[in-house]
Amino acid sequence: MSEEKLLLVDGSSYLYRAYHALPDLTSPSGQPTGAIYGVLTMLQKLIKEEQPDYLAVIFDRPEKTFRHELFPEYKANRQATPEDLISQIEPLHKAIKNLGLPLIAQAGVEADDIIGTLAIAAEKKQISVLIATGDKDMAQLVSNNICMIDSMKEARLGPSEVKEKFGIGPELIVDYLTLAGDASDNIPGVEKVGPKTAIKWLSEYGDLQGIIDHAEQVSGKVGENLRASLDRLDLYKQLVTIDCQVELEESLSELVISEANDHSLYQQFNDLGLHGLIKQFQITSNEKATKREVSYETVMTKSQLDDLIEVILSSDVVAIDTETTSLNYIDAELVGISISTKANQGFYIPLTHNYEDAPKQLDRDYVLGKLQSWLEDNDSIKVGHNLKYDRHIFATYSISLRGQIFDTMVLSYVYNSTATRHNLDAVSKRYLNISPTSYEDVAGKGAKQIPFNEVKVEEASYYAAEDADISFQLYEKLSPLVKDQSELIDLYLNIEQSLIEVLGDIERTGVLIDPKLLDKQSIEFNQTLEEIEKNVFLAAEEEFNLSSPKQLQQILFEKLGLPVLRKTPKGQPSTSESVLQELAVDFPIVKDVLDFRTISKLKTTYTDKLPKMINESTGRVHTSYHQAVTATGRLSSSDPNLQNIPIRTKAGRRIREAFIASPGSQLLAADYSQVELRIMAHISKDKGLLASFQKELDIHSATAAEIFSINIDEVSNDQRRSAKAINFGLIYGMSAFGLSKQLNITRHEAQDYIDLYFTRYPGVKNYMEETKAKAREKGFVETVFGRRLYLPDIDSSNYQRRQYAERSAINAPMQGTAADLIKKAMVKLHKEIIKKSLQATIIMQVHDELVLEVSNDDISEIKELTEDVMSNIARLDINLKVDIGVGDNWEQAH
DNA sequence: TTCTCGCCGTAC
DNA sequence: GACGTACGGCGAGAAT
Repeated sequence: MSEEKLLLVDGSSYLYRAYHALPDLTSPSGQPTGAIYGVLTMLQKLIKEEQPDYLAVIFDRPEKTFRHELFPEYKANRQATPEDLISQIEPLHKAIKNLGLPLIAQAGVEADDIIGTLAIAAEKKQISVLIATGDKDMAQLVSNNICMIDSMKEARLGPSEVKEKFGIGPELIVDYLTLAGDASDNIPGVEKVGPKTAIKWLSEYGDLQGIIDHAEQVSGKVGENLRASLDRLDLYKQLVTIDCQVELEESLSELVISEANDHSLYQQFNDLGLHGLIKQFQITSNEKATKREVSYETVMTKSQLDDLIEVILSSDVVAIDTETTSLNYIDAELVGISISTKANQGFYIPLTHNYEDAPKQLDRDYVLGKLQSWLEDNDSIKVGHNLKYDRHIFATYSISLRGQIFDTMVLSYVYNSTATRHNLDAVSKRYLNISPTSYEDVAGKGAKQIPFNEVKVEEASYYAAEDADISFQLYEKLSPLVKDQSELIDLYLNIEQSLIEVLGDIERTGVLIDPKLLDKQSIEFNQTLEEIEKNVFLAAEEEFNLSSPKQLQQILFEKLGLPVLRKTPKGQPSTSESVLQELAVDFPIVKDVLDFRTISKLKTTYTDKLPKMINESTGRVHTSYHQAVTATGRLSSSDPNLQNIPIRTKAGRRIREAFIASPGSQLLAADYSQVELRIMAHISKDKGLLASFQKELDIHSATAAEIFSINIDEVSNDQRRSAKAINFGLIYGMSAFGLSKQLNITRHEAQDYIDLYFTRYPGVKNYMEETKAKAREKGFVETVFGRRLYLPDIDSSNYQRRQYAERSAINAPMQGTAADLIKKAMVKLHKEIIKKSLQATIIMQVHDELVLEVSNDDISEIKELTEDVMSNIARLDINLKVDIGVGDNWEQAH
């Protein structure tokens, strides 16, 4: 047989299957899309798995065929195709064509006959054929070179499988159908003869002709029926036989996959709201959009500025963007302002461009003065991309950016957090198919990069006006998408929009850090590191870089011959913490390596780094909180990351002693106790779990008491530890494998624990199943407050990816709800502090913890307020318990 | 010299 | 066969 392979996909069969199997997805404009999504997903999977050389996707056309002429009742029993299926056919065809897949739909010819004709033609050319269909009638085509595959059942049928499945070989399928009939096509066959009788007769008399020849010998009522049908059997046979001789417009050699039209696909999937497919098919819309007609104006004179202000004041929605000298929001100085009030239009007001022969620009303070009342106006709608940054810039000039803030970065995030990035470039490509001029294009990159104020005004003008313009267009595109989903717009308006301001204030306030203390710790760490290094080098009989996993691996496993316990994904012997822990028992040198790692991490990442992050002008550390990064709704923090400051080890906690309050103030730390487990109790409504929280029991002990069937006061440390591992594992969608690793027990024992847990907490088990089912059904899971996480991989054919998606489905609603809660609390607390004119500011958020810097005078009031706001931020089926501490430093406040 | 990737480790 | 979400330092090799 030839190496070549032809894949024939029965598109109509797939379409019906997908239509019935998949949920009623609809695009933002109301177009049903479930079947489109389903067919395309199945197609992709099939092509990926089969890698065919030739391919065709074949569809029926509604026209009558020769079979209707032969037999007026043919398919007469078929119900009318549902409207919401019909409406998906055209877009599906378009998408298939755009994917570069040959599509055949010929008037007056049924898909079956096209498939048969192509299959036989290919077989003659020694090409092996695979027919993807759910239609069992196709089995008649199967031969040594023609196989069938049913995508849903993943079963591949060759001649022997057909025999096994139907009890007869492919050559008898036609005879079989003739006798038994085909209900779906309204072909009656012999009355009272079904699969059983047909096969019995066929095995008795060899084939249809044999049966006809021996019709007289068949006894009973069925025998009578057979004899009565004899004159119609020929017709039935003609009807059920696939015609392999139809005239086709396409020749086999044309049936190759051609290049996809990414641009068009992108547009289409986008309009259909099938963002999962964009990712799935890895569609990049990086084609430069056709040159847009834009009108950008550079504002150089006072009268131009006055005109612009009139435009601004008469517009309902105004997009704004600032250009500055630095990404650091504290140090950045304003270079120019851009404005857009209409798609493809924009203005740039250059202010402080500074290079040889730079044109004279309007005075910065003059312009700011003119714009101030609008910028600070509470009612106007202001659009921008990452306005938190622009807010900082205006704050530098004592202007408070206010109003109805529609941040297109945050809108994009609320609409679909799964999309990897939400920067202007990515979002513009995704939703507008516009590739904006990049910052590098105007300012250069790497060593050659110049600050923006040295960029020529003309170049800067286009770049800057374009950013405002694109942000404006993004608002026009994204806000309807978000507003269409009431839960999403609520989420935006009630949580994220207000949070922009709160985060800005937190960042701007910054955190006071004691550099002397950290320097001292660095010196101490350094001494210890040197000592350890000396020891290890002695044992290894050579010097090497202890921080290099590669060199370490060479020394430990090659030179010293230690056993390799585990390998990294790339096949290298792992030197990870857990491996070294195990080795340390027998090899003391490994203990030194572990100590080195720990201390080295603390030194380089924290005690060395944090002092360098102190801003010179404010004397404090200003992190950046990112509102549009994580898939689940959490914030993230960087430069520096203040959300992973050590706490677990004693040495690590000392770093927190360097987080201090300014004189006359103290730090207050308030954290939600067991918030994710509480949310699990709320969502799952598990009676046992709810009761434990109701009684405010130690949750890990309570869990231990349940699974070991003992009283809570009899729980040993070890049992509590096990229960704790289970509780944490549950939140993360743990497997028995993971738990066994964690607790150092066998997988079997771990499975026993998990089973026991689910018996005691059936509601939790139920939740896990339901959330996975929901993810499969809807394609996303959501938090209590409607934040969504899309999980396209939930149906992946790849086991690992699917498992991963299932774990996310379990984890995301809990992690995400926790994130929603603390965000709401931050907004409320921030507001209350201002309203009550208290001397306190939020300075950090660490997922379930808020840290405030509070004047000594207001401590008791703030303590009470914080507790009240955080624990009462939402009414759930459990109480939200808040632990609060106060101290001179972060460590003490815990 | 700068960038990217793999590995590892910190937090919740 | 790694239990969810992040950020970031380091080494090593590639790109410049």
